[in-house]
Amino acid sequence: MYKELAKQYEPQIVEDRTYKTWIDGGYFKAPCDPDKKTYTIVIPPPNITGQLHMGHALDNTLQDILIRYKRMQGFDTLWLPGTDHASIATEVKIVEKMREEGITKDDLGREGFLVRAWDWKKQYGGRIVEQLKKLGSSCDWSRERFTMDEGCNKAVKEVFVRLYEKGLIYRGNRIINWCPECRTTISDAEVEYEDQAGHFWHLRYPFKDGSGYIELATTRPETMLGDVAVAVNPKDERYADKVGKMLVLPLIGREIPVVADEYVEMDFGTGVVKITPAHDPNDFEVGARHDLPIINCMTDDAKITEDYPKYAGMDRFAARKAIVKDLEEGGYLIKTEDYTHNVGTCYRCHTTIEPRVSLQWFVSMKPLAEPAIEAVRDGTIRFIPDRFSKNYFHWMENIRDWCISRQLWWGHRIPAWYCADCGEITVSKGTPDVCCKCGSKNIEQDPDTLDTWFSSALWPFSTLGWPDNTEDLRHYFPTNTLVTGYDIITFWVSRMIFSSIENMGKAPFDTVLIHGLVRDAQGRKMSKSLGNGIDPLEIIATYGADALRFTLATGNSPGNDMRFSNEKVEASRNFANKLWNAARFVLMNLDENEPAPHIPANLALEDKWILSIFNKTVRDVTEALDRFELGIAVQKLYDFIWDILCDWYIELAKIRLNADDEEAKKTVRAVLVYVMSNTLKLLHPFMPFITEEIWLTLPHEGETIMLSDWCKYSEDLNFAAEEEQMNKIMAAIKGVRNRRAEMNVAPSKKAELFIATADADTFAVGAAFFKRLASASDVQIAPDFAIDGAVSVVTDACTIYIPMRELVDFEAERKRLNKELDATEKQLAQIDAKLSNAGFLAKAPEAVVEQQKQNREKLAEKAANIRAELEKLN
RNA sequence: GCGCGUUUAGCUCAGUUGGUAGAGCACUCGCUUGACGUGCGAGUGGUCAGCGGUUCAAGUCCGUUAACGCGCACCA
Repeated sequence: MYKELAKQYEPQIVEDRTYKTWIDGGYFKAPCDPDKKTYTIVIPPPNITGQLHMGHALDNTLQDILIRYKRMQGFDTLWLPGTDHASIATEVKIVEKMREEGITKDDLGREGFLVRAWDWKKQYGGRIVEQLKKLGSSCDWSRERFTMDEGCNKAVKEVFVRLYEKGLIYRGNRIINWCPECRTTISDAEVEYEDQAGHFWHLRYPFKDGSGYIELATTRPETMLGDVAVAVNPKDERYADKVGKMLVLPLIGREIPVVADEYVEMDFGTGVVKITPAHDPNDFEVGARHDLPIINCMTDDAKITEDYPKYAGMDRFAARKAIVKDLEEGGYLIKTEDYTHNVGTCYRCHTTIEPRVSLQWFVSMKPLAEPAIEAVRDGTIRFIPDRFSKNYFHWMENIRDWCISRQLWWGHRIPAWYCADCGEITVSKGTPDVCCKCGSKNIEQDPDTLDTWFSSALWPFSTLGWPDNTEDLRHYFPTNTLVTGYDIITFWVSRMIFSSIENMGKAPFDTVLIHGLVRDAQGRKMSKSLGNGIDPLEIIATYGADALRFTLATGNSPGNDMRFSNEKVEASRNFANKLWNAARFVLMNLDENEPAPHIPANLALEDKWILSIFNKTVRDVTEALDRFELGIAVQKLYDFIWDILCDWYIELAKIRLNADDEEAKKTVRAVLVYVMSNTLKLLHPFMPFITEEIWLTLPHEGETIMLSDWCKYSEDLNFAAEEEQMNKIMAAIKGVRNRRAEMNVAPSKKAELFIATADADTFAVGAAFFKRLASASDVQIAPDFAIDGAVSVVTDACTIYIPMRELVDFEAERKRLNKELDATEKQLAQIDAKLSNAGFLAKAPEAVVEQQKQNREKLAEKAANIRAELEKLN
């Protein structure tokens, strides 16, 4: 006896249990079978500090859909999971927690801090992994990795040493982006620019010789402490005679020259720029060109240094106020304008970045970027949608060297040792005992760590075992699809591409599937500060993981943002419930020894019809998935399940199920089982839990739907004639329902139907359908009827009379028919215009012309039928 | 400044290589229909942002304008 299902689907009691059976069954584990074609995805590793948010939910839903689809198609499928150590984010969190306990990093020291950090990782690092499981993610957890595990560390050191030896990693004194809050460098990619209201202070710098002054303007007066020159454009005649003269820096008294440099725009401000090489990237370059000194006036937490006693220890913004006040009092301030300018901020803490000159490690990007650009240009790697390749090119073609050293403790420590005796740098994979040049034992490792993204950049191969030549690496690399949001193309995707080409000689993946942001119902970005974030785990608890996944997949087109609302999840939940109840219907009709899914003999018209449509759905869904149009795929399934299967086929199936013909019952049960169980397969990647639950309850072969075979399109199931026949019947049924609804006739009030048609065979087969679906008490079919006082329904295939004398308003009938005739003739005229257009006949594809001709036939039939009917009414 | 995206029903969005505009939600009317009221049936609602072009044919391709949004680069 088949299991009685609850009236409503309850995800809460199904999901955890089902996930456990998948884990216990080892179904997620990639077999590493050398004879099979592989399909590999590496997860964008979430930060260990993170909690699952909607962005993760979307990203991982898309990956799981692809992975489950490919797994069912028979690929040796690996979805490799893991987490990112997220150096800044994690260190900031740990330091915050320490602050609450009144401890500083210095109190603990490096070793002590790292012990704490690893403890923290142990405690919280697994949290997001557990949350991914709630979503149904079919990752191979046996291969789970961490960007700072031993293997990743080995890969990081290997790459660092290789690039250093090739001269592609170097150490240099350059101007970098400094975050005074995080007290570390950050890369160009990590700077976020935002418009800020500020001021434009016009200052006068007097000439040393007393010959007046030069006027300039600045948005950052506090940096004047580090001014070493004033620059004008060499073509600027206004200042031609001033170039080379000396100025006296106000408040400080330092003597600085006027230099000429192309960098200065003549028509901006006064055409004069003060030059502060230590605190501005452009000034740094000007300074280098003119051999100017670099005077740093700030500490690493952006306070004025001891060199300027009056301002020493003041924060840069306090110093700004004080200096402006002093300039004003000294008569150096000409005027102050309001001014909005773009200020660089730290992407983590949004503190204003302080450009700063310091000794850091860099990756030389130009040589690495070139082949990485080429890989996308020649199609080795494809972005979906394609437009993101433009962003990628733009970024890569204008790339500057990548600052990779961070003044943090949580991360991969830079494998470089400095010799206190000879100053040589020893870069080594192992831990060296002596200086590589002089042999001195007096060496010390660089205290800095590497940018988090340095290790993430190696993720597609470090996770497979590189630099060791492992079986996994040989088998699963290169990976196939990378799924991620457009916001980290520059941070991560581009760096994986060049790292992989450089170290593996191959692109890391062939396709980058880009998705957008999940926004709130009003279209705002979900953020902590707005408090408008929706917790995916709460959605899962309320509506189920399948409903969440379905919502995220539905209407999601690559690269576009989407809005999330509870209404949408409710619609998805309702869909799950609809499916559940369709399954209940199938199950309650099954025989005790129901055979496994198969296509029975003696198919009825409606059986062939649904098999034909199902077959097309298989094709459409498969093609959509292959094109990464997951939103379209899921829409096709929704329509098939709700409209075709539930609204029509199940209703039609009831006719035979409620009758006494045992053979017919057997057939319809088999079709139901076949269509239901195969539809579940198509839906499984999107809604894994409910499909498994139902599939296992139905007759099935195999232990899990996860490992069942994906459906294939079959020409044998293409029943075009039956589809056409069903279309005629369905149009007639809809017409009758429509008429009855217009007349407010209750479904319980049955009426006899007289179907006048030249196609008696078709309607004879469908006669029972009208009883079931169009409230017919009986159906008569003949070429023509002369019914007195009936309502009529006209289609292109028939005219149906509903004898409802008491309800008929002949005047209204005439009006309605005339209206319908007008509409039909209008359509007819449109088609005729086309068909009489020589250009159309000559140039349109034959199939299109044929289609139009067929449509014309149908419309003409319908018009004729309406005219005949009007004739009768007169 | 350069580049990109969006603009389709009241709302949120789909719309495959051009071939008679779709869904969900909302709304209106009707329904204890032996799977499901998280449901069933029927319906209202659209000069596909504007203009121009290519084409036999444009929501779809090209150009242009506008509004909104995003990215990159910035003039101190």
